[in-house]
Amino acid sequence: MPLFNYFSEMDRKTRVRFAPSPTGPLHMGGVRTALYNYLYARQHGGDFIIRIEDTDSHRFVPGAEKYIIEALNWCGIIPDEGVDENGNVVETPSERHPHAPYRQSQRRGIYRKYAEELVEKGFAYYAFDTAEELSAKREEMEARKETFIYNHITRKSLRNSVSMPESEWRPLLESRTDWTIRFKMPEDRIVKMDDLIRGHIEVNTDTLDDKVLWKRADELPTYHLANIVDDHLMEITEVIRGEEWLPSLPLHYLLYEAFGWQDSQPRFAHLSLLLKPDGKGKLSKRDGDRLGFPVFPLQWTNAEGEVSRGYREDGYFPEAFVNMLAMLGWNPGDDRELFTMQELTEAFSLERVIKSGARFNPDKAKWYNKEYLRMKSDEELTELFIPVLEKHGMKIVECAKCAITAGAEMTAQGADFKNHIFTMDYVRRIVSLIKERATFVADFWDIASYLFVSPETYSEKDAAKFWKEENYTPAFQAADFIHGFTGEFSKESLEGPLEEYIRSNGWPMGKVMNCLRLALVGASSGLGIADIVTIIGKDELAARMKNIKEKLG
RNA sequence: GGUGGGUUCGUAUAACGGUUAGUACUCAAGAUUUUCAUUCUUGCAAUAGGGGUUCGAUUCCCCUACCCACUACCA
Repeated sequence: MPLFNYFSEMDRKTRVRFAPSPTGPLHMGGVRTALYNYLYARQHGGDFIIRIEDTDSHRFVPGAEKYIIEALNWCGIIPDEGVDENGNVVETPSERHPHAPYRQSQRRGIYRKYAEELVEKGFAYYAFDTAEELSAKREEMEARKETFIYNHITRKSLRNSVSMPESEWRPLLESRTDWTIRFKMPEDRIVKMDDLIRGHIEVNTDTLDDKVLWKRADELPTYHLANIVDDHLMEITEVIRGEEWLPSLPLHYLLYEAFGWQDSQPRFAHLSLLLKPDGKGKLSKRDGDRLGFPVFPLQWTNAEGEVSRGYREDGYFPEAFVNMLAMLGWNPGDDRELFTMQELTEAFSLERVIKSGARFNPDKAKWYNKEYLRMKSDEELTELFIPVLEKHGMKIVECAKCAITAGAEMTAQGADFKNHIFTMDYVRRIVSLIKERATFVADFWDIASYLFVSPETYSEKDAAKFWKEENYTPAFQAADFIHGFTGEFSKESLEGPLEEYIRSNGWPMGKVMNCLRLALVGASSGLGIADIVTIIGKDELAARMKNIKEKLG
């Protein structure tokens, strides 16, 4: 049985919005809010709208809006309406009336009349107290361990159109440009609200204050007014936003009521916050720096030149990032953990969103990336690996033939170790063998660099353990055996005979193999010997055996 | 301080009022493998505390504790 359904009978098209403020990079918690909105819209065949809430001119940060749109794009969260990464209006062609512009600073003209309407109806009033006067008052009362609150009691003794006669305030309205319009919070009223996630909530208006709705100085509304007016004008049906807005929900209810918009009032859902992995409090940029993980989807450089890392730049796949985020505070009710965006769209429901705050777990984020990395094709991973290889000075060519005509000395496997030239096929084969060992594509180099460059040094620890005459003498013979192997030079056909050769000579398998590995890798870790030699080829094997002989004797 | 929200293994979470309280991540041990990694198996580990209601409470109610948010002419 539904908790409530005050307009579920109304046949409105689902329209939800994500309304960020361009005051800096989008936090991953913000991405989650956007994601839940997006999933909800998709699931209900509705519209997802991005609205830029830039009503605070003092906190505006250049580039932040572009960053936000780009970050959402990277995540696959594309608006049906709003602004794109170039700042242009996005609107799906439809029979509906247009809702643009989607930037509140460009909508400034429309808010004043709504604010004045509230004053005329007696739901709001003009206030002439300066910010300085009010903060002085606050400090003064705080010193007496009391809390100043602008409400039905204090407003009588403050400077506003309620306490003063019109003959007194009207001239101020004309002459001054620093007044505000405040909401007249009613006295002793219980506001009854419903939240899609939290259920029924009641609050007494006596605990609330007269919020500023409109600022004459900026000719702009504050969040509360702009939000209600725009949600109404844009025909928003559900407001899915962060928990920090729950305390202002009564005001928002009262505003809808004052405007007479209750019938089309959106339903509300307040999402819990993302918490630090350890300790107390909500997840902040500092936690990322301290614990070594990004808190932003994309890298961000602030005005001071300080760089904050991003999931994208850290090598996360957007699908993995989105999947991880979706599961932080929501679950499908069963044991499934891996979801594509499409699957999320089908499975998502606000009813299953968790009420309590979710602690972020960086380990789980890595696990998700690992899972997605293994799901990628060898071809795709090869494409992604190539820039990493090139960064390390490797040159990747389409085919061996064209490289040879250009002067390269390619082996049968497609490698020129001297000139660091390798074919795509060479890389692809390596990728297929190492992808299960990595979390990020960038790990490939650390895991497999020895398949591109000969080891220059040898792990002292491993050498001390394995590089003994009784082990390396057989190892050199085994290398000769491989070199002289006449069968098909593949892992499958070489592996058996090689093992048989070592075993039949009565040599210790592990020690001999690790001596070879030391020569080929530089340490006693890595792929199977048969894999390594059939990748790098006989000549490179011989070169590396010669090299270790010279260096370790 | 006030108001609102929240509380199941370390973390994310599951569990019509009836389960040996499940799963995943992390960690540990073992098996497999020529090493490492993978894989597989096993293990560690939770209903914040106290009262009710009930035959029976993780689940419903109350109190306490703790955590979070809000308490701006910021969003």
